[in-house]
Amino acid sequence: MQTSRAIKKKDSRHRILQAASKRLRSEGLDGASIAAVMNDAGLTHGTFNAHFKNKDELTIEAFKYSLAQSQPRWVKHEDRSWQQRVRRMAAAYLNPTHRDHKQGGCPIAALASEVSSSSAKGFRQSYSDGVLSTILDIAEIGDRADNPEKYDQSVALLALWIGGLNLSRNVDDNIKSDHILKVCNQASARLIDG
Amino acid sequence: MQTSRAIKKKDSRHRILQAASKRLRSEGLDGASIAAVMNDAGLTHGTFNAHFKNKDELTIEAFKYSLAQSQPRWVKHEDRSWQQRVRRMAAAYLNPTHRDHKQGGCPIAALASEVSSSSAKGFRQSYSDGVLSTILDIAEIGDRADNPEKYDQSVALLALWIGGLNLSRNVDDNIKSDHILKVCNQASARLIDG
DNA sequence: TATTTCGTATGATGCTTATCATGCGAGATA
DNA sequence: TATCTCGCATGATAAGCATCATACGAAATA
Repeated sequence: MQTSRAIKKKDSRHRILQAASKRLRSEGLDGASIAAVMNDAGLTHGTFNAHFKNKDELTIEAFKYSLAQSQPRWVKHEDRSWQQRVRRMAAAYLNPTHRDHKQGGCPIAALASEVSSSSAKGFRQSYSDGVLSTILDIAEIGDRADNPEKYDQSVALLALWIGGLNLSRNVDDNIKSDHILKVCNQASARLIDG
Repeated sequence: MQTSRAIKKKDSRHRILQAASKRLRSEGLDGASIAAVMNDAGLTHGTFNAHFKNKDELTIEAFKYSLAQSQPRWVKHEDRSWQQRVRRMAAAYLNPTHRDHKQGGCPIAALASEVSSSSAKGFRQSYSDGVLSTILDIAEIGDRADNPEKYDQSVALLALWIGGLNLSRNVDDNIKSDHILKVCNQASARLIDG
């Protein structure tokens, strides 16, 4: 049985995680300050430590939360050939909408260059786990040994997608930015078809 | 004519830029604090504003500096076929040494996911310029119109390289990290040969 | 109804940050 | 040699940060 207090606390924790996962992606590891996140969640800053041990713990939880939330938007599971399926995933990922909504998008891309300099040790581990499981999800296998060729293709695809999405986000010219997405889509198709 | 004072100041500025470019790449936009950079340069923090207007200006200058410094290490200009040349560039970029020396490596990769959330407006512009000129350098052309096909191939290659390098930096397993580099190298070759 | 529990607010702490004001002392100039 | 210039050090300031101590008040419990 849940007391109304326990429900309230769970709800608060959920709002904190949601706010943190947005700020984490849109403003990066240092941008997501506790005061800002708590304010987004409709609480005051001092209450933070009642919900999370410290900021590192929040970062890890918010990353996992955002990965679980965003992956279903582009990791499709359809009854088509693997080639066709992955082509559709590339289109969903390398997309102007995804590019323009960093705060709701893929956290692997959003934090790609910040992880290695993070002081939060547990976060590096969580990110690494997220990358490896995402590769397996793209390949639709449980382990590399199940299909090394697909695994390797999936690695290259994820690299291309993350790089392409970030490049398109950082180019100050809409036409050129759109073009980057288009070209990376085509390159994905070429990698898939071999 | 240069007075010894002017020489001293230029030398100090140079040391500040060098220290800043290293910290910028290894610790990111927020990690490169003025106090730390000035200390690396052998100066005290208060003198900073005598050399740069503010931190944004330093960030922009340090980015340009690091791009000019690191590009020659992997943008090769050789008397071979474009395919062979680019294959060698991929090998120089997607490389364990490059992966393990972020502070001296490519700043485009090192800051890939931080640019879009940067508050320094001029920095976004400099980064964007750096990306576009790097694409042209890879293609060995002066403008996309000179060879649209090579330009597009270069876009995809740069995306793959940046994504692959960052993935390999963030995976907590040396064997898997090395494997990512190898696979992206092979994917580069496939993109080049068409 | 009386007492305890606990989710949250308020406010304080100490640390780090960027920026700026002042003064010194070695080099430049006359 | 006497004066001036200016690169740098010292130190202050205010803002932002994570973390923690205390207190309130509503829900839970007896």
